[in-house]
Amino acid sequence: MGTLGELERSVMDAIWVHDDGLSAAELRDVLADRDLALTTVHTVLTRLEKKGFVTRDRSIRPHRYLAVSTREDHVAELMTEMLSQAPDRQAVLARFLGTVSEADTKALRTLLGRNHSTNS
Amino acid sequence: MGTLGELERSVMDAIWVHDDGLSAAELRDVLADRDLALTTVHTVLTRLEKKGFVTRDRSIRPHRYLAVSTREDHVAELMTEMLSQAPDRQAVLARFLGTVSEADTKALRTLLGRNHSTNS
DNA sequence: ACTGTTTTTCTACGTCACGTAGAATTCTAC
DNA sequence: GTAGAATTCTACGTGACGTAGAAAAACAGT
Repeated sequence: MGTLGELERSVMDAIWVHDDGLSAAELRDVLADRDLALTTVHTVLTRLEKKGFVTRDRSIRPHRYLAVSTREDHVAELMTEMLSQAPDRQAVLARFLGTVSEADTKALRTLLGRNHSTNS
Repeated sequence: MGTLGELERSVMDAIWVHDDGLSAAELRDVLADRDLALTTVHTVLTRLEKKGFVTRDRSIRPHRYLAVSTREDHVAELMTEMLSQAPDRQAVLARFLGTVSEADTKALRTLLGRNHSTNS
């Protein structure tokens, strides 16, 4: 229930960059390379709203669309979702660390270092 | 290009469990709860082969289907793929660690501890 | 309040992936 | 070489998604 299509992803990318929200028309302009009809953008936004990825401010006239969660949270959630697909989580994490860059492992070490005691 | 449908995932799960490979008929039996026609299983297997998830041994008569990579490798790859969707990888990793279980962070610490120097 | 314009919603169609499987073809063992 | 088993070919239904026109609703100005 958390899949995004090609255009949907592009729209989310645009919304994620503009933290203060966008109108449908502004979005169409941001995605000008696609040359989309305004109604197309509306349809996609409505679907993204139904999927829970965006909210819209209906109090102002050109409705403004806002991301429900940050891209980072979204991606982190996806990663957790993927991880849960395998019974042997540790084995997956091992493979994961094997493919990830040095910078990433370094970041992980730092992050883990700061957090030895209570979780949540 | 790495998406799996519902049935495709079930088939892969079965194949991943049976490390020595399976025939289409055996697979149909493993997935007996679905009550699938044998040809259905064949179709799915052919598609999975085309997608690069399974290989088949054509030298023996009931062809045997084998997973190309382990489930762990697959999931790890998915995680990396997800991670790459965000520009700020560190931020994602931070959120990721926040949602993951204590056991997982512990495993990560251990795995990272052993590997301080060169990352092959 | 009426009308033209802007904004939003409704409805719809094409395509593609996937679940599903019958029909046709190819193998193999007698 | 023929029957039964196995594989491949072909196809249809469905649902998601890209796409957008038509209809409806809201608004602004007079």
